[in-house]
Amino acid sequence: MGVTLKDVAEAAGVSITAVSKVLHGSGKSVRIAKETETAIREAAQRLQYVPNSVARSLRTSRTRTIGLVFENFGSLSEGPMYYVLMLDGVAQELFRNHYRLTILAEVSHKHVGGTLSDGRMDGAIWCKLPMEEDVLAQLAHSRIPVVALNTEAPTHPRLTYVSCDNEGGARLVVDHLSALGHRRVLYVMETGEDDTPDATARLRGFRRACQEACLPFTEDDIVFWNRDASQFADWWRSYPPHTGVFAWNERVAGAVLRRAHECGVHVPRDLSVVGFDSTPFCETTSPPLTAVRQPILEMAKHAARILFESLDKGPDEPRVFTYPCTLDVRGSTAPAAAVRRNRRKPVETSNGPILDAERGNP
Amino acid sequence: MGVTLKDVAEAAGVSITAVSKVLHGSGKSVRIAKETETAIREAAQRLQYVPNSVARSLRTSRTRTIGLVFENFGSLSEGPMYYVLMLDGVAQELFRNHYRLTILAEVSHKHVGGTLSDGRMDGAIWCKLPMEEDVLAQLAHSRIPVVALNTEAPTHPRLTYVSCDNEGGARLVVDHLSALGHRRVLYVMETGEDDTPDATARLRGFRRACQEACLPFTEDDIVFWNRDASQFADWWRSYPPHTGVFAWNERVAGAVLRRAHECGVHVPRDLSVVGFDSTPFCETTSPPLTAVRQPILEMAKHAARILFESLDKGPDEPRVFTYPCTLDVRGSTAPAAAVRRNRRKPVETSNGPILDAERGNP
DNA sequence: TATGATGGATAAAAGGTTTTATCAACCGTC
DNA sequence: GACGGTTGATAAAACCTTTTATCCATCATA
Repeated sequence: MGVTLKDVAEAAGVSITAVSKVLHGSGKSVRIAKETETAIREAAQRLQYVPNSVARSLRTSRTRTIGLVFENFGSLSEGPMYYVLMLDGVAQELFRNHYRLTILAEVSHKHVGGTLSDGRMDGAIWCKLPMEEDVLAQLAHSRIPVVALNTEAPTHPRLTYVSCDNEGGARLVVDHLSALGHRRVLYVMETGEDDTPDATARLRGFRRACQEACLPFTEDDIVFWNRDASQFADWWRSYPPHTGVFAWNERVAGAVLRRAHECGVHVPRDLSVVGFDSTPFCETTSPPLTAVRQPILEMAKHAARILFESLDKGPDEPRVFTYPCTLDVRGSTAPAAAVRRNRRKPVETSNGPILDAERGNP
Repeated sequence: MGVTLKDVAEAAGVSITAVSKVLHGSGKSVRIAKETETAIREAAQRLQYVPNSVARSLRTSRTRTIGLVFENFGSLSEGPMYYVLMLDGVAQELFRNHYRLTILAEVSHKHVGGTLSDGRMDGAIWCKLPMEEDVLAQLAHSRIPVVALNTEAPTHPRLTYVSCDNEGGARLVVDHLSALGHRRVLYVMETGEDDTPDATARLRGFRRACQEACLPFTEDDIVFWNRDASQFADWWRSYPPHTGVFAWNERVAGAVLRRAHECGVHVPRDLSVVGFDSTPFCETTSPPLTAVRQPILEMAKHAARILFESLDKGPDEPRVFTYPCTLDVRGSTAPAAAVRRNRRKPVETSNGPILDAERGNP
């Protein structure tokens, strides 16, 4: 169907080799006269020749394509925003270097090796690497280089990791809140995520920092967020006087803000809220959300660059890059005032000045 | 480097043909005995054979890959959320059918034909198709099927479109607001987007619906959103008494909400706000945003399905699918009350009950 | 004993490109 | 006149798979 080198060669009255040389360079022992070259170019132009990159890839075993592996892409638009940011960062860097991006989702753990080594990609970036031992082994011996993005690094396998210092990030939160005078902080976790390496690192950091700052923190201060609207009200009514909340991710933090608002609990006057993952989303809440920033865009780009290097100069020693987190202080945190202690008021009906949003009646 | 059919064939002591037949079926005149088959399977297993899909694609000229073209992917994480939703919908449908997805960004308009026809993809979905005549011509004669997603359809070119009824969507907004008693509505546009077919369709719908509902609407009621914090305050101070705002997209709507909040303007008591594109984002604002919903996830999936059909049964007649919009009424709209007329109060310092979020002091 | 069907397997072409090795011709030099 | 260097160009292999055409037995039927 398509126009091939052969067609162009015939049209120009030369060999395939000549056309290949003129149009795509390389081939050191092949020399072409100026006139022949222009004739070839003219013919290619006239026939609208488009090189078949599949054939080229077969020959060169290079596709100039990088695969991005998402453990659960299914919910890209519903998940926390940093999934989008990772994709964004990786894509930006790839495109800048004229690489193509293909997305792999729900890669079977049994056939990881196969999927990655079928020749379609030159390398892969794996977001949120799973922990299964055999998967890691497959990856470590994969025929293409693989970089783990945004996964706390296990120590043993021979892979390169780009992640952030989750433990340090959690510490920032404690430091910030305790500097503002908060003593009791609720840690809001998400079901199903609590055994990922990232989550455990954050919780670990939080625990230790509390200990060092002499803040009381027990198992009871960890709650699991369900999507139930009443949860916040229940908690607010029945819990000891926490004045701070640390939400393990941005989406949960947003939910806390909204529920607080609906219950007439004023943030940050009555309650300070901090989230993990300072994303554009945090700018859109009201009040804007104080949150731990992992430089995710930078990390994603870095992961891509590591791959480029591996592909250019052969595989490097596996390394672990850990980016420090910072804290973006916004409007959702404020000093703990003594006045907050007398906060046991009815919460069933919002007595705040803002209407219950769901009802929307004046 | 990799293990090939040839290696397996040698290991099993049979021909390449036999291995190919056993491992990948097809080839009608090839028959294999049970014992031979098991021997082959065993050898393949032992050698960890992974079929080279590039070679296969070259032979079959099928890649089982669909390209998704984004005009400006550069800002995926900053742009309105429906870009993510489109990606999500397309991806879901592709993966469900075991297609691969590759993302193309900033495709050169000069070489559209080439990029799409280099054999890497079986088909493409183009989000926000540009209007240039020559680009459309190239696409219409492309060697692979192309579907335009979320682009108001020009009438002439021979392409298949999946889009929504932008004009009708805008009408819904007018109907809703006028039913609530609003008379003056501000249309908030975004610079640089105002000459896209979608934008003009929305504005057209809005204009006509106002006319039919006998609402006054002039050119002065169209403002362009800049990212300046003072814009809302300026507008609120100097404009005639609008009681409604229609923001051309979700992100702008969110910004309006925030600015209103900061200026102590209460939504929906003082002002009703409606956005275009009802996305998960609209659930997270406070109050939650009333917005026009285009069934974007459904549309994206449909676009993918159209491609599948083209690929299976040969090209179809080009068609135009237009999805109706609906209105998701949330908390940001409320009846226009007479009390609002006396609203000329100072706005420089927020006198609302909520603290200025940026300062965050109690 | 032909004839024909069937089961089991293979050779070889095709798909489009890259790249090495080879070749022909020409010019200049010793 | 033999040799060497340079320019211009090509043939052909290799990359790995799919698929058709072909082949050889074997066995049943007429």
